[in-house]
Amino acid sequence: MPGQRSITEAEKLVEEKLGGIRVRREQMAVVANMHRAAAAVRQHLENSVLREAELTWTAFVVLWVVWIWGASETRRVAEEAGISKGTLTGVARTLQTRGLVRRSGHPTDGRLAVLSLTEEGETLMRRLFPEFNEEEAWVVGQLSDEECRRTADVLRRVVLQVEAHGEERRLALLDGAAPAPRRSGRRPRS
Amino acid sequence: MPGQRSITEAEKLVEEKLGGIRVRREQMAVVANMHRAAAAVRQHLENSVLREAELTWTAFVVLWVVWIWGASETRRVAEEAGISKGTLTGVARTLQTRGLVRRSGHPTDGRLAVLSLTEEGETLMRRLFPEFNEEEAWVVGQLSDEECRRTADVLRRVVLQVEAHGEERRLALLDGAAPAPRRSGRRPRS
DNA sequence: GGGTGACCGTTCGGGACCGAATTGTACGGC
DNA sequence: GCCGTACAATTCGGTCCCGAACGGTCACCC
Repeated sequence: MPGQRSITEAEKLVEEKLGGIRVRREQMAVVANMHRAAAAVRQHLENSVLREAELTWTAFVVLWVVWIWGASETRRVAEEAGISKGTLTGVARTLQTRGLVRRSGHPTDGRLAVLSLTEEGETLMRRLFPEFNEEEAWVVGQLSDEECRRTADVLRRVVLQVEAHGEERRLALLDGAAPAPRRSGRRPRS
Repeated sequence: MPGQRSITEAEKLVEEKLGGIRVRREQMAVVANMHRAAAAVRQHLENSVLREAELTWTAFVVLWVVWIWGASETRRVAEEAGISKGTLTGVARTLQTRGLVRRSGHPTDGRLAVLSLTEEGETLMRRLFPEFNEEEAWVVGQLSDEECRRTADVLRRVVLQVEAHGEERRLALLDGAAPAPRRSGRRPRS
């Protein structure tokens, strides 16, 4: 995806299209670039460091979470990894069959399941993470440490905004109307 | 996904885990936050503005590209939208059956296919984009215009780095070895 | 002890997504 | 005209991903 330059070009075209309606250029550019960058980085890492280990991005993130935080309830892992519980079930199963992760029931609370790394998983992460981190450093290689800090901070504020007020905002936008059903997914039994 | 705070915490845990090996903290934080932010924003928009229009994020991006750039070859649309040609085929078909997009063959080159908006698609975008843009502005509402500009610029440089030198970098990392096959996807006929 | 919620993980429907294989058109050289 | 290469879009296998529905467990109350 080139057309990086195109974002500025696009703004003009949008304004033409809308005939005078104000476009929030800067805001549009941040959001667009955020997604381009995230996708590019993810793809690069999947096709380099993660490929040799036969891991997808998500699988790696899950491993990483369990590695860093130690044995954790699946609910927490999903939250921390930024995926839904349902997705985690599948990913965890894959990792389990590959012998990288262990799934055990909680001793006292029968509802909970706990994930932890196997010895093999531990070894893999010890080897893989430095490579991964090295590559993270490479993709942002054009930025100074200070720029990294500032950018990380800015992005954090975006996340906070959405997480803290997103729900409320969505309700306000609906203005009492029933939320439209999702287009895909399991249908009501009715 | 909370645990925003956890990123800084995580850095310490990582260093413990690795026992002295240097971790590029700032770089790690940028990459992590980039993905968190992108996911959060995407989800918010899919569950608010896009939901009422029954569009997924990708479908909207494709519409947007065709809207702004006018009738375009599918190849260019895919590139501009940041998805593979294969994915576009499916998304375009969906949009076509919903009457928002038209697919026509190229007049002189029979290999090409061209996408353009229908009248209905045009109308939809004229109504939808301002709402979308408003919401983009909201998610980055905690940032000043200047911060938006700076961040957009920084992110653009990340994209450029990966796009300009990613291929080369991946080859260098392989160091002559055959690239591991992708884990999923169509198998060789053999 | 029999509700009755609240909460957890899993199942499952449907779309998104990549990328190799495939199919089809164009165009050069002969 | 015919072949081979180049390049277009589509097909398709396999995974990811969300979120509603589901089934199991817990905790609290009567």
